[in-house]
Amino acid sequence: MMEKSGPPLTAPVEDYLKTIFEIEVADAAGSGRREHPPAAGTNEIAQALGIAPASVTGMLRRLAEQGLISYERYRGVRLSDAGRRAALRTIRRHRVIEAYLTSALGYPWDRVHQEAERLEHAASDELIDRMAAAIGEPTTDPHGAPIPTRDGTLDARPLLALVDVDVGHVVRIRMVGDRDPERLRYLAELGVTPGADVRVVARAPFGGPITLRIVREGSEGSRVTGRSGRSDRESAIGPSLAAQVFVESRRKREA
Amino acid sequence: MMEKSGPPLTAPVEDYLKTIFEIEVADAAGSGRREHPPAAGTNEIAQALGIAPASVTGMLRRLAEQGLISYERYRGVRLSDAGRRAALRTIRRHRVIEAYLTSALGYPWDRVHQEAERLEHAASDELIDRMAAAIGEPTTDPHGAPIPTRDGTLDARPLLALVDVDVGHVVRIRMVGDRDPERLRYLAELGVTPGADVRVVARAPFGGPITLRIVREGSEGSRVTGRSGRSDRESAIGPSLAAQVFVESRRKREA
DNA sequence: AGAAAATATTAGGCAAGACTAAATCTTGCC
DNA sequence: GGCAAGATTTAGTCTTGCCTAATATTTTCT
Ligand SMILES: [Mn+2]
Ligand SMILES: [Mn+2]
Ligand SMILES: [Mn+2]
Ligand SMILES: [Mn+2]
Repeated sequence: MMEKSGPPLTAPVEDYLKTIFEIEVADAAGSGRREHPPAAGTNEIAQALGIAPASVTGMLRRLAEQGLISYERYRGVRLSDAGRRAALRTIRRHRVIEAYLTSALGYPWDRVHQEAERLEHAASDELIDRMAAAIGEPTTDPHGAPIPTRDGTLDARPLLALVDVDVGHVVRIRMVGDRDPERLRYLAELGVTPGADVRVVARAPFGGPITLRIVREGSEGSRVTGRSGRSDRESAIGPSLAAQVFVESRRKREA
Repeated sequence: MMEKSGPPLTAPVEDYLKTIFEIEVADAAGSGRREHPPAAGTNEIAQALGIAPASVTGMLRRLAEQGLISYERYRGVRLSDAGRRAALRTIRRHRVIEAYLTSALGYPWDRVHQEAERLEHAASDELIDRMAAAIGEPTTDPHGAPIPTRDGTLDARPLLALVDVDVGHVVRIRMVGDRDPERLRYLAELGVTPGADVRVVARAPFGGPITLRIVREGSEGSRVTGRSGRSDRESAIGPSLAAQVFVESRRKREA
């Protein structure tokens, strides 16, 4: 067996697989424990990629033909093993590139994502490995997302959305969504960056703001604003933003 | 006026423009001084890109519609100003990437070309500028080819093919063709790398070999083989190889 | 259950790029 | 000056990806 590669995947195909993988991961995390493995829907994929649902249907047929997904009309899709491998490979590239751009070239963390979105399809495996080696084999990207290993293992530690943390708890920021540059600049401004510890000081009801205090500065992003040592300030963020910030519980302590 | 960019060019379009530019340069150099500006032929382009001539015709029509070339059926093409600007931009990207990969990531000079061939279409201007800055704004790529400036100026110093150097002359290696990895490895092996000085010791008639002595080591490529201090060795190379090695005359001295 | 809403697919097009086979220009040469 | 060789273009297809409009299926809600 061991049918390695076949023809190289096109950039759109890699982006589809990556997107499907990310939807599967998000669904699995959302539904507590996974039921049957979650399936990604056509609309979900279309929205994530910014293209029309009808276009997705066409691509899904092709992906199924190539054995990268399993596809049942009207039922959504699931990555095959080959598809998952390909997705993880692209995700590794993306994240290594992001890490390299910030570490080695001084790129601000709010602009690496769009750059990586294109480079991930053009860089060879050798280049990715050299980049990773040059910056000390990082295990996460600048936004805290784990980098898959060369052989396709992804650290899937379960994280908690900041919006779900109870008042009084101190948590460590682990990961923030990297899609929106403005959001990233704002979070860096607040000091909400991977590695920082924050205490949830208050939480207003009915979708109101969450008040945080930075207990310890993070690493990434502080370079972005140049500011530091303002760790004693409180800030309030809305729940939709807090839903995109993922944390690790440090000590269970009831509110 | 000042109609800046328009829609971004596709990777194939960038490669066509680059190829046409390189053909025009080679033709101009070949014909001593330029007559009327030289025109690139369909077959030439097809061969350089490794695609069928019929496919080239179709693309040339599209490039002409976009104002990137002037095209008269059966008569060959010439870059427009817009086309030349685009070509130089791509060439700058290509060469900066090659230089960065060797300087910053330890890439061997025989493998940077293929990597740059893909990355040149995916890197942003900002990334190219950061790369160039990170390695000290190099003026040539690892193979000695001049890097166009940000504003599209290219150092067009006339070079001489090593095959045309008379016996007895000492010349400095300036540039070698970068397409063939094997050839590059072989040249590095011989010490024929940019910056090296070589004396043409002998030249056999009827397309026979050219005997060289390395008078002074070059910089690039010596790292490739790790070897050095063997500058006292003579080597003989064939005329077709010597036609791909370009040099600068150091002192005019009759043979 | 049955209709409305949400999801998803089909139908029909288009543009970019590439190919092969079959014309058609241009040129060099006798 | 004409003709064969070489260069180039045309004709006719394909595949990939994407779009809109129309249709079909599934889910949800009364
Ligand atoms: Mn991408
Ligand atoms: Mn990221
Ligand atoms: Mn290229
Ligand atoms: Mn080069």
